[in-house]
Amino acid sequence: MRASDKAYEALRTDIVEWRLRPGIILGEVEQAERLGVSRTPLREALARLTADGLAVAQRGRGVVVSDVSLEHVDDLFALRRALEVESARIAAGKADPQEFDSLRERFLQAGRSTGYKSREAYYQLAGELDESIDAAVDNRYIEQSLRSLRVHLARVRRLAQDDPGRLAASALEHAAIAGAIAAQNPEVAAAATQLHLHHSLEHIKNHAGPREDTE
Amino acid sequence: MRASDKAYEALRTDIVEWRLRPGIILGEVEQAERLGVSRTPLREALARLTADGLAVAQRGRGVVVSDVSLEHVDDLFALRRALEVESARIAAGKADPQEFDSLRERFLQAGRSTGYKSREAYYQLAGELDESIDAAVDNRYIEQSLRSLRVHLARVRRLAQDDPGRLAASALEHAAIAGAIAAQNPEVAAAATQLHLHHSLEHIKNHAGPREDTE
DNA sequence: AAGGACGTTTTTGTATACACTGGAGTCATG
DNA sequence: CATGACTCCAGTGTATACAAAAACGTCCTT
Repeated sequence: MRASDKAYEALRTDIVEWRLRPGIILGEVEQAERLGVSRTPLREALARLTADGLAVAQRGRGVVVSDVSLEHVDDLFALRRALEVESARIAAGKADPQEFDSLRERFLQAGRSTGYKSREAYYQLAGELDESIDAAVDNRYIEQSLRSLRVHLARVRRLAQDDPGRLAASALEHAAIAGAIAAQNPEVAAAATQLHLHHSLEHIKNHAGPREDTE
Repeated sequence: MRASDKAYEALRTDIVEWRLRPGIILGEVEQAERLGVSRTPLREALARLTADGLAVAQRGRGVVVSDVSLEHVDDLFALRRALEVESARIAAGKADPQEFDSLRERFLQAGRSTGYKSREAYYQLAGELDESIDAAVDNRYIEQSLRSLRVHLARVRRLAQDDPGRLAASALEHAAIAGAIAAQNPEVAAAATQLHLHHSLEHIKNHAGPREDTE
């Protein structure tokens, strides 16, 4: 793996997982030494982070980790609504019914087996639905915007703790989306997606606490 | 201005204006010498182009200008529909009526004064509407996605020659969008945007010819 | 003659040295 | 005591040298 890729992955993970907090100055020499690479590949990594919006370049002062807070969650979800509602609509017109019916079944099952350590498995299942929708939409431009969006979303998600109850409800909402796509009903798929996003946003805003300072 | 910025701007302009055609290999030493910068800032420029989607990194062969053709126009407009329809909806709920009423008047006037050299002026006016909508939406995430989208759009636009008739019709559609936002009617604004995008896409697909090879 | 392997050459990837800009601290002066 | 300018320094921005990897051509073998 190239050193620049390694530096990029490391920095992006550190930012998404809040080890590098918003406002932190990413000094070139400092980070290069920390990650064991030279300044050249590190600069490339910083450029990619800036392009992602995870960092912003300050003239002369280097780049700092971009700030993100609850005020931005509304904005983030506005973009998510635009992209995912349209994606669901398009997917409903082109997707393979069997694939999404299978996903629907798995979401229903995930909704029943609440609690335990099913959280990781649920996130993976949700990721699979995203991938299936992406594949059905088959649009490189939408996919690129969605990929950028999901990075920011992962960072924001850490602001809210999700409880088992929310996970079960979310599973049912996801099952509705998958079901509507399997039924090839664009408007229902769009509505189900919008509903899911609304509930998801409400949950984040109601269950958000200031992040604990211990890692 | 930094050398890396200079290289980025130059390369991006060359790609958007089809001086660097899809498939062209952007060799580092070659482009560095052509633009009068060293390889280091040029590599940063190439990284940004890749992040924009204007170029793709090919293993071992360096980066090549990404291809774009009529098959991609549908995809591009799908993303445009998702972003701009939602933007119009949001803007209609928050915008200053006077500002958009003024824009509406100017579009109506531009629609009457057809022909001549009004093409440049019209493009600038359309750009002003975009900026006003961006400012009203006030959403950094949507804005970033839109900015990326518009770069690709500018490249595709060169595929179709727009005639005065289309410009006049487009002006009326833009006036309708501005008017709906000024009236603070989200659904009408969304519908007007969707209609405009539909007509715009139809025009491109009907009036597209293979690009002439002379520059 | 065709296919594979090896060597050459070109190009990318990385490191480091140097220049230049922006900032902070301090000293002098009003 | 406050404010301004000057100096020093930290850190970015750029260039170049070096190393590694990959693609292409050639030669040998079957």
